[in-house]
Amino acid sequence: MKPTDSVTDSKADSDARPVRSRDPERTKQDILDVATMEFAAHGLAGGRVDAIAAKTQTTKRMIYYYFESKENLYALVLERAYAGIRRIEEHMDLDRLDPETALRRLVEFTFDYHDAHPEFVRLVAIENIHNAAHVKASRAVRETNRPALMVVKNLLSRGLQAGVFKRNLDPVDLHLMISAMCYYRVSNRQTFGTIFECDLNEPKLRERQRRMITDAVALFMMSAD
Amino acid sequence: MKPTDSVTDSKADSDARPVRSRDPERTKQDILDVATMEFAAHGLAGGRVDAIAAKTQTTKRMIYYYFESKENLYALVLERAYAGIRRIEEHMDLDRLDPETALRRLVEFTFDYHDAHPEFVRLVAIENIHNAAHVKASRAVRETNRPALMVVKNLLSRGLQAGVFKRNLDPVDLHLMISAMCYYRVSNRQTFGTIFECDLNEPKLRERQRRMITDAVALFMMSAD
Amino acid sequence: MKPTDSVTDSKADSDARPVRSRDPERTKQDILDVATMEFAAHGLAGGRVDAIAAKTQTTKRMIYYYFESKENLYALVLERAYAGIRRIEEHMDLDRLDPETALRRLVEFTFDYHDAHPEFVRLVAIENIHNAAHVKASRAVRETNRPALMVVKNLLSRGLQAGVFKRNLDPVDLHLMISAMCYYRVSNRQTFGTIFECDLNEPKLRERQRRMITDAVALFMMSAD
Amino acid sequence: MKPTDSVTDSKADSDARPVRSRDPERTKQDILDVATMEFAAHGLAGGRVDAIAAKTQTTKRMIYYYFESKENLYALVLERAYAGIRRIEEHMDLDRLDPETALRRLVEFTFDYHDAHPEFVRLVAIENIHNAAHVKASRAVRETNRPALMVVKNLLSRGLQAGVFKRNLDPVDLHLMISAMCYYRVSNRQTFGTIFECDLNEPKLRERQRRMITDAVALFMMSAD
DNA sequence: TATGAATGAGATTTCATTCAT
DNA sequence: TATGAATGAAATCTCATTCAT
Repeated sequence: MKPTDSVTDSKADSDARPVRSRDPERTKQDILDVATMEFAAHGLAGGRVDAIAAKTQTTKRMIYYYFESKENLYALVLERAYAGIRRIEEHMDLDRLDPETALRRLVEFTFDYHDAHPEFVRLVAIENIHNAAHVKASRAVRETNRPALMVVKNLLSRGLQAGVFKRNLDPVDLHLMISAMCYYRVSNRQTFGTIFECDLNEPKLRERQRRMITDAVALFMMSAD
Repeated sequence: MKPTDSVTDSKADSDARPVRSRDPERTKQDILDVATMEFAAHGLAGGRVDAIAAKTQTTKRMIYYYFESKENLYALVLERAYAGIRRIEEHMDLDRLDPETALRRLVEFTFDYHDAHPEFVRLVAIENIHNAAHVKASRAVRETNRPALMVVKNLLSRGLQAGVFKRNLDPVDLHLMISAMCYYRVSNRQTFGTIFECDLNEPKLRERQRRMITDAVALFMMSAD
Repeated sequence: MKPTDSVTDSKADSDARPVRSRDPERTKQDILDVATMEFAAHGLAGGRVDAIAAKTQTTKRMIYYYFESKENLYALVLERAYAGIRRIEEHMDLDRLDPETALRRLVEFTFDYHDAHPEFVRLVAIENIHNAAHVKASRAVRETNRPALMVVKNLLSRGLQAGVFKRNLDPVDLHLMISAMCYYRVSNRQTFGTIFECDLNEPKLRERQRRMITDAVALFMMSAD
Repeated sequence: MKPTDSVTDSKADSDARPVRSRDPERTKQDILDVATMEFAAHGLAGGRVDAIAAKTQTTKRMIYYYFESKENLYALVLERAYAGIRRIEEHMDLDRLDPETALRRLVEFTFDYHDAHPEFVRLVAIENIHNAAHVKASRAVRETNRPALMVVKNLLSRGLQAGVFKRNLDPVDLHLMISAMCYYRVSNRQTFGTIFECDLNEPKLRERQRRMITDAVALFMMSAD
């Protein structure tokens, strides 16, 4: 029932924003950026191609021109998101630190990355709703992430050899333990915060939990069964 | 685009099954059961009222008759899902156990419940994608869950008083630690399993991780800073 | 899973209000009263049987029991509305007044009745949108109203014979002139008031226009061509 | 743009006429034309988007593409209808005529416009059923119509100054008097005609009433209290 | 390479009405 | 006579995608 002054005014879906960026690569990145936020915000089914187009410097038609389908765009968004965390992970240089410090550093990095990138957490959650169909289909995602386990594996064997770590865990288990706690805080921030009436974003709480998680993991690795 | 894992998609547009159950309560429960699976499988936006009707002994019209809107149906599905875990949680009788055993029991219960109820985990994940809008709107959900924190709180103070627990944690933190690990295994089973090429459902792995999580939590509580 | 409190709650259209009035005539009148307001407020297409049921002391089923269909209910509402104005019109006793006074009285009565019964005005407007289909089909409405013209006709011939009225108008024309001005003020109150930023309901304006209309009609009848 | 009383309803569900006019402006106007007749014929609630599509060279989908919602389409139809009468009103050039002639011209124009545009009359009637909600929301409608009062106001003061008009009426009252009689004949043609068994459309009656209304207004203005 | 206009298919929701007792 | 439960049919609206240039 909006006022609508003149008769011929109409929105006509979204489309219509000339621009002509003349820089295909920039345009693609622009679309991927916007799509990342849209899908992270509303999921794959809930994300709107129209909404992405509206927030982009291009038109809806261009999205199809460059990405062919909504689902393909989503798949690329997901790939980029996974690439982000690994790119940084690679530069942690844990090898130069003693095992305990390295482990603590790894936990802290994991914590900080999830905390700083809720959109990554949401995309992973969304992908799981879709039974990881796109991860399964994307060799890129799988190959990007595999090395992460190597980091843990190397750290583990270094710590065991040095006698600092007392548990011969499967790297998968250690990785899961660390990821779980760092991920959950962000993925379930809304329901957890609402139900237990707390703001998991609050700096004090954040620090307290960062410490707790780091301590818990370190303690676990360094105590015998 | 729907994942549709192993769904026996019979007919597309539903509406065609006279039946006349004449048992409103059964009909409602039937709809809620089916809707739980549909929303858990595809999310709120991705879930189809048509699909729910098709798998129900009623018609699409009845869904609106009883539940008024897709979103309201989803909200009730969510309420029921939350009610499920708490109803069982209430009967754990941790008070009759010594603090360490009680803590271990609590972790194991949490682990088992999440493991046995992946649809609950998915619904919570979905609700977080929606920024907990329906949890925020539902006094029922909030009130159903609040007691869960009491369980943890009581256990904590009992353990501290007995000198068994060495850390004066905020109940929120302990609850988060336990939930995180039990939840993540299920919520991220698909991406985690695909990327690291393992099946988190496999009984051996399941047991190993159940043990690890229980030990980690118990150890953490029973060691001093 | 027993019926959890909040889960089973639902509105289920409207229906459901026991009552059992045990006075069919009263129930019918109740329904007609409520239906009058509903149809006057929203039109025939826009009026909701559900809404009528909700505001009545009966259920939706009773409406069909007594009136058979929405359209039939509307037709009876219309008949009653027309009966209302004529019932009063009959008791004006214009014959006992001199022609000018009688004419002024007739205009004032017409003005007051429309002013006091906007729902009647709205129902007539609605019926015209439907091309008077129900008036055409209802002998009752036609017969109820025909006498109104007689009143005007008698008044006219009396005035002419007395030499007070100078125009030998067709009664239809005089009736139309009077009705038009009294009706329009009410029928178009909303658009007219909005566009010209005035409140046709305001007592001062009301009185001024009542006077103007009465004067204009009287003047017209009492001046020669 | 004839009233189109009995519509030759062709097909029910529309959607089936590829066409591809490739002239958006023409398409929009086409839709607005057809929608004008549909809403005038059946009201906002009674008007069917399907019916509009069926009579248009486009599909139902295009209506939503250009107009976003049924209600918005209705609002634009209403705007256009109001714009129509004012566009002509502006070109009457009453200023070049002496006050009496100008007043008679104004009444005659108003009479003729309503007579020629029953769909406009019906739309205004419908809008009043909706409590002028769309007029209130549309600045365009309000601004299109405001000048109409100026025409009356200027004429009034010119007539008074010249000593031709003897009554210092509020322009609103004069405007109402004229509009009322011209509008009612058309708005209530169906009920009035049915009840009093006359055809207000018949040329003779039409002329007689046109004359009567013009005379009555002129007489009223030119006689002293 | 680029794009404004268009659209098929199907989604949710509404509403008068009837069933079964 | 009376009624709670159910429903068919059709309405409005949405959305990813393609056409035509």
